[in-house]
Order: sequence, then structure tokens, then C-alpha cells
Amino acid sequence: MDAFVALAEPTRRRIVEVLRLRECTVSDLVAALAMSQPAVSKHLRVLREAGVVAVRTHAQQRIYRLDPAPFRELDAWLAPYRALWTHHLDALERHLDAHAATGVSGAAGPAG
Amino acid sequence: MDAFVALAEPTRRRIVEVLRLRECTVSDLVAALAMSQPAVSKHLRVLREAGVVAVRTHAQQRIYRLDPAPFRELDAWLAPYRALWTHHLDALERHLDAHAATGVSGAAGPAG
DNA sequence: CGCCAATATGCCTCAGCAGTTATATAACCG
DNA sequence: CGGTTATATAACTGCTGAGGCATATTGGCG
Repeated sequence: MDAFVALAEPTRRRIVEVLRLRECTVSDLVAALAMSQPAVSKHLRVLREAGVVAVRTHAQQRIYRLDPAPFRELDAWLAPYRALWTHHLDALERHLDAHAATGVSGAAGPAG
Repeated sequence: MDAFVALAEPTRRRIVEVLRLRECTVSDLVAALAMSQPAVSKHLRVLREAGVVAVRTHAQQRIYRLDPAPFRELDAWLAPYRALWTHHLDALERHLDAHAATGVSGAAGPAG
């Protein structure tokens, strides 16, 4: 799940969000991010090595686009957590509330 | 999307994976992770501030459990990227290829 | 071949974070 | 209260990573 780390970086997430709409050259991204070209290239390298983006060469330009694989992976990772909100939580919350009420150290109890 | 950063850290992802199965006290996690208690507490703080976990007090113990909210958020963030692999990409790729052929470099920045 | 355009890499600095040990806070027990 | 357990915070260290500038590299053109 290297992609997780790669995508955690805000600038890289911005890059990915741009690439979601259309593939871009490095210069496109530099313009879009208002950032030095080396910085962008370095982020792209990280994304590339994490498998988040793929490149193809067109003359001197490198055209970057998203690779679906890591997103799939992320989706798979997330899958079991979906139960957290698809299960209604009603019963669970009542259960936890009850626990809290009986065991929370009596802060709200009779002052004595 | 602070949760993204919080979850990028491998140790924190391990914590979250343990908490997915059952809620835990700090000591439980210390045992599960084979790591110093302060380190665990600090990770829990990060997760707490990112809204990933919630705490409940039971005597001296703090019982941590997952909060669904950030996972929902993550799911929402991921949603548009699902098109990357659910569409078999056939049409999409043709579309992108066409764009590339007509000149991607002409677009000097995000349309918006 | 020499020049230009597009991109990548090297080197540097700075900031932040993970982990450690020592210590403070909080809650229970007698 | 004093002692003990459970957790949080503080101070410190080591590492990594982001961003900047300068420069190497790669491809196209005359």
C-alpha cells in the first residue's frame, strides 16, 4: 500500500486530481500547480514508483496519466471498513452509549 | 482529508486494522504493536485529531474505537476514481488517446 | 553538429515526524 | 492521604521528505 503514502501528500493529491480529468504533460502540471518544474517532476517520480501514474513519451514531452491499479488496491483496503457505516450502527451506538453511561466514572452522577 | 495523512503512516494503519476487529485500550495496542506506550499514545492522538478514532473512558482505561466518518470521506474521495477500472477504460482510453493525438501540450493548465 | 525545448537529477536547506526515555496527570484501592 | 495502574505529555534524537536552484539528459530542428 505504497500508494497510500504517495497519495497522502497534498501536492500529489492535487496532481492526481488534475490527472483524473485528463492526462497532462509535466509543463501542464507545473502551470496547474504554480510550482517549480523540478518539484513537480519529483512528485511525479514518487507517483510513478508507487504505480499511481504511468508515462508515455511524445517527442520531448512526457504525458502522465493515472494507473487504476493503486486505486483498486485502495478500494480493496477500504472495503472491510464499509461495514462501519453500512451496518446501521443503531444497535452498536446504543450499546456504547449504555456502556458510557454506566461506566464513565460517574462524572454525571449524584454529587453526593 | 486529514484522515489520508493520518492513515498513511504504517503504524497507524496497523492500529486501525486492529481497531477494526474490536475496540482496544491503549495497553491492548501496546501489546499488539510491540511498541512503547508513549509512541502508541501519540499515534492515537493523531488518529483522534483526524477523527479516525473515538475514545471512551472506563476507569483509568481509555477505550479506543474507529469512527466511521473519515472512512466514509475516503470512500467519497475514491468514488470518482472507480470509473478508472469499472469502465473497462475502452472508451476512456480512446478518448484520451484522441486528445493526446490532437495535442495535449496545448492545454497550459487546468481548464478551471 | 550546435541550439533549443522539455524533463529529470543533484545538492542543499529546512521542517516535521516517529520513536525513545523520563515525567506529569488521572483514576482506582486501601 | 499514599501507593499503584493506565495514559498522556515533554524533551531529545535521527531520519526522511518537500521545495528551491543549478545542471545533466533527452529529443527535435536547422
